Amino acid sequence: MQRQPGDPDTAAKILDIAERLVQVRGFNGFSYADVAAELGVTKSALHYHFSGKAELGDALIVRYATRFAAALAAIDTQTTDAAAKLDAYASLYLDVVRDERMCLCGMLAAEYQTLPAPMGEAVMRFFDDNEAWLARTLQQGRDDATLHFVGSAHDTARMVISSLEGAMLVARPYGDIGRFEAAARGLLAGLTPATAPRPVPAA
Amino acid sequence: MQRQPGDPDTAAKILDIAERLVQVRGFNGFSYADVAAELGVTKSALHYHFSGKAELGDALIVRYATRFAAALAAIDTQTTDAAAKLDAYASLYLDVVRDERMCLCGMLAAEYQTLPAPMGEAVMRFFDDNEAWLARTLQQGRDDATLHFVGSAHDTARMVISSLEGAMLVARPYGDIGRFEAAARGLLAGLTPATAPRPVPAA
DNA sequence: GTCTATAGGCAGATAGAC
DNA sequence: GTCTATCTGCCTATAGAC
Repeated sequence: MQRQPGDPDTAAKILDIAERLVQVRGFNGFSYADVAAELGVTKSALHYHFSGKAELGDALIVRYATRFAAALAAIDTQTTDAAAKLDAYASLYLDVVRDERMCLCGMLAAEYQTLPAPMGEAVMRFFDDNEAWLARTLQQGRDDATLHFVGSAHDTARMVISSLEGAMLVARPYGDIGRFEAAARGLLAGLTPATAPRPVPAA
Repeated sequence: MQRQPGDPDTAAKILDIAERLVQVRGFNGFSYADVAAELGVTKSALHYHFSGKAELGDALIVRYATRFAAALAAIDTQTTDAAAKLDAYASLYLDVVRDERMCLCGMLAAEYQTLPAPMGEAVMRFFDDNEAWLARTLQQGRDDATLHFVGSAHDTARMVISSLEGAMLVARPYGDIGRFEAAARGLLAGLTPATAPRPVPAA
């Protein structure tokens, strides 16, 4: 599974390595030298595939967002129940946590002020796309009474995204998947009335 | 308000500048040169006050955590209602967002894998302290029926912390305080039954 | 496609004068 | 306490051979 000289998929391998490095160490926490050493090539070879770190960063976000969008489309294909869709959504995040990574765009959001402008804009588009999918799913669940939430579907979608991102962020230092799982469970429980009955205030 | 030569509070001014730089750009996104330039001294002067970047980082977290602990103690002094305490807690975060910063320890959590070990441990202590205070407050609120939540007070405390941290994280690229406020409102609404009545499932 | 070699800059850090 | 001067190392990036 090591790279062969002249490998036509070197670009993909570079992206694989760089993606993990950014998710673990941040965009400001890795270098071309790190990627080159791991791939077993020189830094110059990287410049052939990606002219600079900014372009590599762009490509990373594009590929990540595309893969994520495909996963959301797959959820829509395989699931009809809104609550089950939300579960599947959360488990996409769980997969990242299991890999001891942070969400690529969550990490980049922290570094936002130091990113090249195109990368920053791509990060926002990632969140916007997630928000749109979640808002549709939440609205569907409210329409058929399988989900319950106060306020707009879009605001609730934003809350879901930021809560999951925050749960990843804070769980990282502890290296504790359970911390993320508990937060995700609590979040989803708050959206599914049947699993979390709640007393009506006396008033 | 500029620094005078021989200023006895140079160390504090260094911490002020470095704190903001870390909150905005990250620990890996600023340098001694940045701090020195802003303060109007050379890098060498910084090394006199903090022997290295790791020690400066330690001092930053200690001061931040101390200040935060004092703010929590002040809330306990000024407020008795648990829901009001949670509001005050959230508004500590809001102050940070208003300043266009990320929580210091939230930012460092993202960079955790690249931090010197003592800094990483101090970041966890910060979250542990927050969790302990929140868990006490949540338990108090449940005991006197002013708050409602499912599961343990500690798990709920963790959810509050990670949701607020995540809301800051995701709001940053958009430069939109309203995004954070909406998320915080939604979070607190989920803990205060009176302000967010919810139908009991038919079952 | 990948290499060697190298440029130019900035990083964190130290020695020693004042 | 702060300076000048300097060190070493790593960073991103480029030129040009193979």
